[in-house]
Amino acid sequence: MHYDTLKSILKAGGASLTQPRKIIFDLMLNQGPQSMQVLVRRAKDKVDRATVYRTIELFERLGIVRRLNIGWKYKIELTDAFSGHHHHMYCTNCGRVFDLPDNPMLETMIDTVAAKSGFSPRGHQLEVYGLCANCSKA
Amino acid sequence: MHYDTLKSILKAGGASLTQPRKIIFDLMLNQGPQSMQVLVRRAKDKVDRATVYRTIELFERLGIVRRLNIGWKYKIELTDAFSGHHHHMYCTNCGRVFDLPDNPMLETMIDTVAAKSGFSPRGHQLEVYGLCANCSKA
DNA sequence: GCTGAATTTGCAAATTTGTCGCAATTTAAT
DNA sequence: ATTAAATTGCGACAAATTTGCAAATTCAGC
Ligand SMILES: [Mn+2]
Ligand SMILES: [Mn+2]
Ligand SMILES: [Zn+2]
Ligand SMILES: [Zn+2]
Repeated sequence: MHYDTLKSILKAGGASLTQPRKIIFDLMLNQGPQSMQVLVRRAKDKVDRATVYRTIELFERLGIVRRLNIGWKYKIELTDAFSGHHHHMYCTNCGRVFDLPDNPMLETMIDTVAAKSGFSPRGHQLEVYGLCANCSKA
Repeated sequence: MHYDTLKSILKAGGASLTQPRKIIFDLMLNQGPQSMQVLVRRAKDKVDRATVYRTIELFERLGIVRRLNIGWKYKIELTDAFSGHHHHMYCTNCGRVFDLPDNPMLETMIDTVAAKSGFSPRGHQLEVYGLCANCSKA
């Protein structure tokens, strides 16, 4: 189970795998990007609002979760440690979010371009906007 | 002046170029990414808070403004129509945001990868995280 | 330039979102 | 089991965002 990975990341960050953290993690596993509002609402009655925020803040700091700039409010999903590295395609027509399969060529080029400006890239995030295959037809 | 472009975009969207909208636009021209909080604060005494939000919402819908997923809260800046197409590098150490010069090779590759999944790309957004040249040395 | 319909704004109130301190609980190590 | 440290839930709070609506602005047609 992913709890092992989760636990080791937490431990490495000097934090422990607690019940609320397990619950929040479960609420993200096998879910696409979701907004904080939704997450907080889904955690209601199980985990306190403040704890959800504190947990996501911790998760983000430890790289367990990442924020996406999709839709009007930001959304979150688990990082590459729990789902392979990928980017997103957001259909501006139907609003659905699709995963863009990883492309090694693209990855290296992004790093190269960043390095060209003297930057030491650690990671990146790419979102493509447009029409999904379905909406393109109409 | 950019007001012409602005006005035509607004007109095309069935909206008009009003005083408050001019003011808010001016507050973004030649500015890097800024948070809503900052924008609202800077607009204070000139444009009402509610109007700033309504305007930015409109601006985003019409593609005059775009949101960036940088820092803990999202930031906004004018779109390519008012500043050349570019991406961003965010230094996780000093928090500064740098513009990543446009790279045609990269641009086409992004479109290609997206198209490979049957998607019709209209635009995209890329943010690189890492250490800026300065912080890399230390 | 006026006029009127439609759009947009400011204002004030309400709601939602996010934060904070702290006592009670849970966790991890002995 | 005992204990110290970390974490949680619970208000209460502060900040951010939304909403309804009357007044003001915009703009097209005269
Ligand atoms: Mn995804
Ligand atoms: Mn920029
Ligand atoms: Zn679609
Ligand atoms: Zn730096």
